[in-house]
Amino acid sequence: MAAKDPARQPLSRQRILDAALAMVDREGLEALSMRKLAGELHVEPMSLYRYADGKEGVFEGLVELVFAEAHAVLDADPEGESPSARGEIHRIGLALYRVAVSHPHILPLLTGRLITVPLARRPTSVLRLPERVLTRLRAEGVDDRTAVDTYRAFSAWVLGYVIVDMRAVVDEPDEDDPAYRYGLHQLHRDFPMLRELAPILAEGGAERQFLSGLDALLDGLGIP
Amino acid sequence: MAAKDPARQPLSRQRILDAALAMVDREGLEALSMRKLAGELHVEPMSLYRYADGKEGVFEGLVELVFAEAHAVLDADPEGESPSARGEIHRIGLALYRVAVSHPHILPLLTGRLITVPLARRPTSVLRLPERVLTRLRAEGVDDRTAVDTYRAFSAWVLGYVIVDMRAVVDEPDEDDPAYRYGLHQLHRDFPMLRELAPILAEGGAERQFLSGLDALLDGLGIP
DNA sequence: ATCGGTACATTTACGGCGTATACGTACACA
DNA sequence: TGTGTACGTATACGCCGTAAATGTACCGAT
Repeated sequence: MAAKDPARQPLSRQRILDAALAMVDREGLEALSMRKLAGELHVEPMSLYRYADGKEGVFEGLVELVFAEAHAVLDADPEGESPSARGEIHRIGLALYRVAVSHPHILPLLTGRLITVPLARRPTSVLRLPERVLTRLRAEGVDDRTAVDTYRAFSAWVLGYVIVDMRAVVDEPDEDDPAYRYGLHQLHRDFPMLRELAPILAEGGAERQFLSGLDALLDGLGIP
Repeated sequence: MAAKDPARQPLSRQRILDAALAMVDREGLEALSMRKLAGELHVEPMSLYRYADGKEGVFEGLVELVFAEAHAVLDADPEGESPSARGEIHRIGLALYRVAVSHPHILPLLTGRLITVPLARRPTSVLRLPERVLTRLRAEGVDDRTAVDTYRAFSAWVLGYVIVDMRAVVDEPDEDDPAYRYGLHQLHRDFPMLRELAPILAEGGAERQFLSGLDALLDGLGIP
């Protein structure tokens, strides 16, 4: 029916994923629907399927995109790889931390997919990460098993810290909601310690704490 | 139209949540729908709404349930609280670890909600956790700020480690899928380190590694 | 000039979903 | 006998993901 508008650029996987990421950053994961996504690109929903293998494919693309962002930062770093393995791990961890903080809504995607997707099915940009870390560790003379243990600890820490640190612990929503007021009241009554430390909790962590935890883990594993 | 069957027990929040958790454990989070849930309870979908404030309410209930499970383990422990703060934190961490491992599919729920739900809105069973840890730390003479930092590191580690450790890294899906075979091939070509260490990666972590990472973090924070 | 082929996008349709609203049914207690 | 209250149902709406069939425009070969 409607004739194709020749003025607009053609659709592409990249354009779709960019729009999707923007949408998720703006409105959250739940808000992403193929139909709205298509609408934003001024296209009919089914057009997306030529490039994106369904919604699952879009999700996969989002993960890919975010990891690629981290690698871009790492690859572009002027000082290049740090001299020590520890320095390099700091650099990688920090890059991941920052990327995750700038796309908080994709986190559930990561936690869901780590359980599900087998190694050989993960996007290249995701696989580059362990390759990078493991290679660096082994180059430093770390033995195989310790290298793997270190990578596991590294990724657990990065992921966990980002999740925990991601939100303000004490928001200020519509105070009129009775459920909220009740919750607050209960909080003060039944959880005195939580109430007392709430201001400190609310401050959130920071890169410094992220790094010192990482260091503690590396120390524990005997990484130089 | 259909007369009520007087033989069956009445619906309840508990019964709904139990069925929902069973369903999620069995088929994953995505598979949970109000309609199927109702079907399993031999009830019309809308009946659930009397007890569960919508699907979001069911999700919240699931989180609540899983945390309650952990607290049940902790409260029932015959030896009671451990003498040292560190021992107690081990005990709590291990309980959480085990509960999470036995309900892997709810993890995305946790990561999603931590970002979203303000403190005063969280279920009691969730709030008991920080209260427990913080209280113990302060009783040991740990200062406020360090206590908070420790709790943050603790929860990040538990959450992150569980997520990373949760799945086998190398599954054996339908090998005939060309995409999978290609992935495998690419894996061998572009990620030599990953390929070489894959067997070790596949072994997964264990409680021992979980605990030693936790210890490393506690050491780093100067917890006795 | 015409003819296929191919790359791109749309149209239509189906079944499932969450849930607002209105309605029944059974029982307690007056 | 009547009336409120607790519990469950019926109906309906709008949104969702996507399979299958259908255009539409442009290509190089005839």
